[in-house]
Amino acid sequence: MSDSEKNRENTTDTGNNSGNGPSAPSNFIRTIIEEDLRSGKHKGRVHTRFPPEPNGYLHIGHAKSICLNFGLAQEYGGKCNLRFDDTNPTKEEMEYVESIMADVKWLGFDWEDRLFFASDYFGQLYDYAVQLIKAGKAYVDDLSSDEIREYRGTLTRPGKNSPYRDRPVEENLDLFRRMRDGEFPDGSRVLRAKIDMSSPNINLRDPVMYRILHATHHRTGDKWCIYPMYDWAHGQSDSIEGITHSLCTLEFESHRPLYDWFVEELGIYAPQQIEFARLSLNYTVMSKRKLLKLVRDKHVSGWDDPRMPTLSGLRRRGYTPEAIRNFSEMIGLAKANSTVDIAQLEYAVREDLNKRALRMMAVLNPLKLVIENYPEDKVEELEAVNNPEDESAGTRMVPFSRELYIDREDFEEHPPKKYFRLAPGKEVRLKHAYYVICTKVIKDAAGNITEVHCTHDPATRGGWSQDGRKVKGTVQWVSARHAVNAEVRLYDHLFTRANPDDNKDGGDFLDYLNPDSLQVIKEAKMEPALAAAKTGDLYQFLRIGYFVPDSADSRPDHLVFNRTVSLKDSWAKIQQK
RNA sequence: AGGGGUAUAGCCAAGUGGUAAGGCACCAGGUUUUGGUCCUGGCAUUCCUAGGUUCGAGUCCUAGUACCCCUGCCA
Repeated sequence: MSDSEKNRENTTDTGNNSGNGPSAPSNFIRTIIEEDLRSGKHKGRVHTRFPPEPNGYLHIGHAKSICLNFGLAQEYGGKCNLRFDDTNPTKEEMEYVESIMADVKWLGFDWEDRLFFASDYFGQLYDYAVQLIKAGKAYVDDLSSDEIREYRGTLTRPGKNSPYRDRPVEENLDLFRRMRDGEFPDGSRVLRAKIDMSSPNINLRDPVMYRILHATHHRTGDKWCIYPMYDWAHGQSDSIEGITHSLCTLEFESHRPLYDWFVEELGIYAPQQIEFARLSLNYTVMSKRKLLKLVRDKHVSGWDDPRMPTLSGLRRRGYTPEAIRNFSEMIGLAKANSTVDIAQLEYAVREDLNKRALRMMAVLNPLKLVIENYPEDKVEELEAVNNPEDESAGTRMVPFSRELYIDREDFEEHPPKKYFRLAPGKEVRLKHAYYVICTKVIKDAAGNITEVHCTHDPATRGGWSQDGRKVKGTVQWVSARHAVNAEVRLYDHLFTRANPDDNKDGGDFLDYLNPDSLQVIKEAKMEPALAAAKTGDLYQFLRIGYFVPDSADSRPDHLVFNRTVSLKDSWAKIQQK
């Protein structure tokens, strides 16, 4: 008691020894691992695994599991395997295997030489099955799938035994071998565990271990025509790999007694399964089935559409591995079903990008600004800081001239209260350049503002005044003559509802797709330095948000930027009041 | 007439009988050549409900309630 308290304190101190950083938050799995380490349960080993099925792309929910499994192994000096649960050849593809490996690597984790496939164990699993048959613990059933369902009973009524349940061992052995040898058509027979048809836990009512599937597997080809069910393959795969802590999501909790039964009957090493709640995020969907539908029905451009919660989508959007890892630590871990606010994810990426992104000036919605007292042919190169949060990022030169673009939102002919951007007679600072006072507004026949004129104060070069006078507003600008054009893609939540799965009023998640989730700006104006932008560069467009070149569509002669996330905007908040 | 889980603030989440951590969001101020960042302060007399045990209960006991998962030859 006092011993365990002391240990807890030590752990906390260790996690917090930087002095000011947040200590690694405790969670129930760390507690279990530490207890196991203390009691010597697995001889001090910590060996986890991340076991995806290659039937889709990884999403942010998987990232939580990846960070958990690899992170815990790292933290406790253990190992983490990458293992594909490829037991269903009808749904799995090599494309998914490759994307999953790329995503795990990108997230920053390394399985070293421990890349495994459940299909590596098909032979061993077959032998295990024979072992159970010989022990009278498994049998070949000729019932159809409909009949098996009927015989299974219901949640409140026990099932009844299959008429084939008591076949002699020799017959089972013969039939099972012939199943493997391809003598029977799909669906004609299965191998079932002989447990208890009246168990209150339905997973124990003689679960199917093998089904006949004359399908080509992406790794084993046509070698097999019987394939193990997940429930039969998973626990033994963990056992074979010597996994100490097998972490999975809540829905497998009631399957655990089955996994335990298998390893017990087989007499093999028993890993310890621990279940945790999967991640849900609001304003998006996380099920692979739904993500697949969005892709197949072209509601998005693909698995890597920047609006998708997939890792490939987030990567293309400009999210960093650091941000995602930090997010996953931030949200904690528990067994209660919960939905994390997407604002928390956005916070995580802003926090990372604030430290790293180079500040640049860009104008999304250009309005011409003419400086009347600045010579027509003069060009100045003004020095600009690349990142005020990181002195080592250095500075760059930005060209300044008589005709500039500013954002239309930064000018108001009739400014509301507390507006401190440009307005007639008002003075603002052009970032890194000069103070300017608005002198004139030019409109077209329809009354639209086409141009704003101003005068600059040459004594404020660099954006400082000698006389100590203050300006409230600072706006970014781009020299018209030097500007580079670019396409900009602004993203919003993919769904209009916090919970798109909420179909209480009869809707389908597709009914809540946000029609404005993508807004394209064809001709934004940017400072010349951005012409060299390439995939992987991280930018902050001053006062707008964080942006990255689109990895698929951006070219030197046609720049395309994705908005990762906007900057926080307290002015927008004030306006709403 | 089943089994397995979970309930702590608007959203996550610590807490393991000694008097409710932390983060996000929100609110109020300060700094600022980004209405960004940063800094300071505020934000649960109460932990699903009702009883009980105890000097002391979010933690223990009893009885309820709500929600999630399980009736694929999916994972």
